Formats: sequence, structure tokens, C-alpha cells
Amino acid sequence: MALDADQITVTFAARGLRLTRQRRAVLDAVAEASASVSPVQVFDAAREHCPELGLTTVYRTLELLSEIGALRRVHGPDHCEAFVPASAAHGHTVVCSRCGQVVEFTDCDMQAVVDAAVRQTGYRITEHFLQLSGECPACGERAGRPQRPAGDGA
Amino acid sequence: MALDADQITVTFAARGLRLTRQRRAVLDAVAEASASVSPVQVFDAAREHCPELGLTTVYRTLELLSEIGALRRVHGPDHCEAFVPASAAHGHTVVCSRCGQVVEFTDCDMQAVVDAAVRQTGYRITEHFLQLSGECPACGERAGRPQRPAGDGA
DNA sequence: TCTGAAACTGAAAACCGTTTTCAGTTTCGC
DNA sequence: GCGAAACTGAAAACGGTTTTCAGTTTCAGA
Ligand SMILES: [Mn+2]
Ligand SMILES: [Mn+2]
Ligand SMILES: [Zn+2]
Ligand SMILES: [Zn+2]
Repeated sequence: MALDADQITVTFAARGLRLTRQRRAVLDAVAEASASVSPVQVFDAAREHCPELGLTTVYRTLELLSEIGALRRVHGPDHCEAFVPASAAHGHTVVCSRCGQVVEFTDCDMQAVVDAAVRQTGYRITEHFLQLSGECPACGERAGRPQRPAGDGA
Repeated sequence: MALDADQITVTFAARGLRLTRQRRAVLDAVAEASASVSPVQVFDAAREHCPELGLTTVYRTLELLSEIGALRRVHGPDHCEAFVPASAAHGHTVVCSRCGQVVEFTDCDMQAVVDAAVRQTGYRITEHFLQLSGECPACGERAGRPQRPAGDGA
């Protein structure tokens, strides 16, 4: 998993950073959450194991963990600044526009699209940000829409 | 086009709303923008044709136009609250991370990527937001990088 | 083991985009 | 015209995020 504390300790060390008790509490709080979490949510959860933790440190740590790729920022309907554990080096998120549930989507090949953009614009493209949104299976069913089981595409 | 003023006048009227001069200025500002625009950007642009316009009204109007589906809220890596015309010809933007220049990129086929996401997640995907960034030809040349002429991809 | 530099911390203040309040203006059906 | 409802912008309030700052912890090196 990407949120392995030992792994992160190493990555931090390579940048002269330390995985302190406070940062560890932030890390655990995100790892244990089932959905995406906002900075305050992380703050509240992490404080139960580390009561002296400050909100400032939460922000700073979320930023650091995002930089090294351990967390991913997601943009939801309400919370524009929420975080989820990143399960792969590169991935995107799909947000349900009804209930806000977020899932990771790693099976992504943007090569063709990026190539087309390079051809058309002449830009050298170094990054892409992709955010998909729609309706999760649960909300689809609840709305009476026939359920489309994952895996039988094509 | 989705930002037809007459059409919107009708939709507004059905809700007891009016398309005032100020709201019209906001509408036009978004329609004329080549990329997604933030509330302040709209404010600045719209003020040139309607100098007495207030920022408050910009926020209120952007909200209204979103509610009736004329605009879409967009979440980018930087701008968390930006707006685009809802059903403008589908396209994306490529931003130069050095000079900020934006070009449109219409030659986009996300079908394969979206299909893969549907297969992997089971979500019904209704929207996608894609933002590419990199280096424009001018900046590349200025940085001494060999110029890659648009059109000879592959 | 001591020492100094760098990392790290939380409280408080500053910052800044957004929303609310409010008193006045415009629109429109009657 | 008249009145109700829509609409407006300035200013204040709000709330999340970032910065500042003075003190603490960690750790490499002497
Ligand atoms: Mn956002
Ligand atoms: Mn597209
Ligand atoms: Zn859902
Ligand atoms: Zn450039």
C-alpha cells in the first residue's frame, strides 16, 4: 500500500524530512478514512490519538504527503480540498455527483489523447489533470437505473 | 449555443427572474472567455462593459446561471471555483506553465479512457474535466529546446 | 557527550475569497 | 400611477487557509 509508514519514512528522509508523531497521526487518520477527508476531518480524527496536534500541522502535513504522492487531492461537490490515500503512483479519481463517494481509477492510458494534443498545439505536455464525475453504482440503483456490473465492459 | 441570451431570458422568466444588464454582462464575459474563468476574472472582464457592476452580483449571477445549467462549475488543479459555458463545443485547454498562455485543444477523444474507467469502477460517467499543462513552443525555444513543429506528430 | 544547525511545532495573526446584511433602486403586473 | 417582488452594490461578517513567530525537538558532527 502507498500509505506504508516505513516507506514514507524513507521517502521523507531522502528529502531531509522526518515522520514525526504528529505527521504519523495525520497519515493514519487519512489511511483509516473510508471516503475522502477534509483537513478539519483529519484534524478531529488525528487528535484522538495525538491531542496536542495543531491544525497548522495538519495542513502542512497534507501538503507534504501530497507532494511525495502518498495522498491525492480530490475536488468534490462540496469540499474542494479533500484528500484520499493514493493507491498508485499515477491515478485519477471518479466522483459521484450525488453522494460524493470517490473511487480511484488507475487503468488510465492518456497517451493517445496527449499525443493528439501535442500534434494539435505544438506544446510540450508534461502534466495532465483528469477528473471524472458521474454516478456511483449505489446511487444509480437507488435512482432506479439498471445496474451495470463493473468488469463486463467492451 | 447554450449561452444564447434569448433562451436564458425565457428560462429565467419561468422562475420569475430577469436577465438584467448586469447579469447580461456576466453572461457575456463567460461566453467570450477562451478558458474557464474565476469570479474575479469575470468581474474584471464584465466591468469593461458595465463599470458599476458589483462583485456580489457576479457571484449571485454565476450561481444562478449554474443552477439553470447554462454554466458548469469546474475544478482545476489551481482554480477551485471556475466556470465554463456548459455546452460549448467540447474542448480542453493546454496551459503553458512558464508564461501562462492557454490554447484550446479540440481534437480530443476520451472515449477509450472513459470506457476503461467505467469498466474499472462501475460508475456511470457523465462528465470529464481534463487540463493539460506543459510548455508552449515560444517558451520552449526561448529555453533552447529544439522546436517541435505542430502537425508532424507520430 | 556536548553543541550547533536544521527541522518541526502550535498559537495567534494575517490573508483572502465568499456569503450575508441592508438600505436603496428598478422592474412589472395591475 | 401604485405596490409587491426582484434586483442592486457597499460594507460587514464569515470561514477556511497561510504566514509569522518564538520555542522545542532531532540529529549529525566535534
Ligand atoms: Mn475544487
Ligand atoms: Mn474531452
Ligand atoms: Zn453516489
Ligand atoms: Zn509559454
